[in-house]
Amino acid sequence: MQAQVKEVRKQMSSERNRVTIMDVAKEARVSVATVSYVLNKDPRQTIAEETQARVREAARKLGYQPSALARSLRVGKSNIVLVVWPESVVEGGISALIEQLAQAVAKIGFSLLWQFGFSPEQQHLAANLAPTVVVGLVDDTDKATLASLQRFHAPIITLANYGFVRVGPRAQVEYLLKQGARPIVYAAPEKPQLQRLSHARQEAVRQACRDHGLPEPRVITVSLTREKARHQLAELLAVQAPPFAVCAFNDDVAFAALAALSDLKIAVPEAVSVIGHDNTMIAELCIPPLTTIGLDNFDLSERLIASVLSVCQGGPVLEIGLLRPKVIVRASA
Amino acid sequence: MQAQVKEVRKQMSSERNRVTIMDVAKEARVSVATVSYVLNKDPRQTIAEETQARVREAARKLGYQPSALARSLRVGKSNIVLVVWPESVVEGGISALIEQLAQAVAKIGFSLLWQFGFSPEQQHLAANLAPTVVVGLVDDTDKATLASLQRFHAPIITLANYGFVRVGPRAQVEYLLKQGARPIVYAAPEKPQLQRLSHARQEAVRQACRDHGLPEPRVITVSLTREKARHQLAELLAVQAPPFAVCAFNDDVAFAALAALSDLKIAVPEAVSVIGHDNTMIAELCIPPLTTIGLDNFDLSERLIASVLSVCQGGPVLEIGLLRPKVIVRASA
DNA sequence: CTGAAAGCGCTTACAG
DNA sequence: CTGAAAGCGCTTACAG
Repeated sequence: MQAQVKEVRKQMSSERNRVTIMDVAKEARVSVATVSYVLNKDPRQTIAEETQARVREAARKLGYQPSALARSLRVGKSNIVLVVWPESVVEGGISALIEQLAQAVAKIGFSLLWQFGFSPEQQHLAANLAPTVVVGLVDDTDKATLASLQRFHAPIITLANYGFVRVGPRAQVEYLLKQGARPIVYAAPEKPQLQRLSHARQEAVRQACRDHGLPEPRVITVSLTREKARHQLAELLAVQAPPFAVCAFNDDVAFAALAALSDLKIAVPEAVSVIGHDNTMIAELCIPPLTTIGLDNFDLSERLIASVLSVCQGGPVLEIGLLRPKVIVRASA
Repeated sequence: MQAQVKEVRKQMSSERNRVTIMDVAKEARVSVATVSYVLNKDPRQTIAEETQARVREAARKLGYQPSALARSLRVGKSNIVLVVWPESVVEGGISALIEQLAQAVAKIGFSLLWQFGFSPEQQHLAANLAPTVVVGLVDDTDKATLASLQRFHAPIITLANYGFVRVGPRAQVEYLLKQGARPIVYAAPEKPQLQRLSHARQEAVRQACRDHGLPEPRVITVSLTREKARHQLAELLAVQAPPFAVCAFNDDVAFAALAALSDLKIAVPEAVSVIGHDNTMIAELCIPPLTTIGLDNFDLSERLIASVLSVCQGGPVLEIGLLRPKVIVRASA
């Protein structure tokens, strides 16, 4: 009777007819345990070749797909790699990382869960999926997020302690200095989500200036819109006579500055030099080509991925190592 | 004895001390059912105010976080929105969509799972997480993926049937035609992952040319590297004398073409006109500013999100509606 | 070599 | 108004 009701319900909601391990067991005329053993290739069991074949055939025939949910619940963790990206804005170097990480993780049978943004309410959602490892794309300066990450019941890989924010801006300043001691202007982005990171880089620029006996850098915001950027640069030029150097938050901001300076007929780098950060595709293609900082993103991705794979396979969290900034010299500075 | 072993194991692996609903029940001195009822605000139950307070206090005190895994297993589906992005390359318009979707979905307590790439082996992984809805960022031309998507036991939202690939290229050709009947060259990207989409757009360009009685368009590949792009454009110029028009796969490719033409001292748009596709930030900032196609990406995101929210809350899949391409006229064509 | 059974942490009809 | 119990689909010690 009970069973009958259930049968009826099954037929009503068409999606309910999921093939379970029990169906396979019944079809292959073995126990569910045996099915689990052969499908998972449990090395501690020795199952007759003939039985194995029968199980596999049944699974294939029924189109059996094990439930990741049930498996994870039983085992205590899921085959999920959770990536937390609090800035919640996909820009610059992150794009390449996304692609590479996705491929690597899929190869070992794990799923990639991205958490963009990290408000308190969002934090526990993904955490409750019991990820095997969480990758926090977070640097030293975001203490709050770093602290939250500690609450996950999983190994954590972060970008802290590798000089992620500090090392690039310093390289910008030192290159600029080497080219001649112009006043330095830090160009910040407009996007609200980037402000925290920008402030950290700005602080690093300020510190580098101080270390080299340079005056306090002026700070402006440069929008990624041509007209706005032009106004912003024009305002700057009203209070800061060339020659000076623009030290940009990233290549996008530098690109906007370049466009504005072109509109204002200011010669780059003769009157104003511009240096970017990230060495994205834009840097090479803009006019004039942009001098910028490459953070060895490829290396970073590789090491990050190596660490993720290590943890997924039961190993330790690997050290990323200090990031080595490289100045990519082109025409703009 | 059994229990003792378990206790020991608990202490050994520090992560094991997860607070469960049973702990909360014990602390609040009620049954687990009651805990579930008050924490989920089950409207069919009327629990004494005083009991509720006790339960909530216990949950707070113990830092209880319900297991999404167990909940999903029991209920039959998880609070996961799965986004399948087979091209596996984050470019152009997708970035904004990522951010907006993430915020909207988090707001209703769901998690966003991204699946970049969609090889057969990758397909079932995420599917087994029993997502509530799967968003396939897939257009009409990718029949294979579209078919695979049907196998998910969940409502599916795709980009098929909205003219996603067809409508943009046609607008490019028609604008170019309006500016004067120059020969048209289709500029394809180099990235392997973009080839399928590029072929679809190329085909749409060809079809549009045919419909308007224009000759078959020539096709070249343009790399996102300055030197390569220069060589590629130089080769083109050897066989195709200006004036002609470059109809680019997207703004990135157009940007590279612009850089190459600048190096080759070819006047844009006098000798060669260039039109992009996507209206990304680059278009407005390059030199000369790029004429391009805006696909109303914001609208698209909004409608996609509305549809996702609808399904998550038990409603139907919403129609996205035909995409309206807009020509954003700037200086390059 | 194979199977019966416990249990992962929840939700929800059902009984009281 | 509250609780005991079944069951979601697995894995894995344990017994045979």
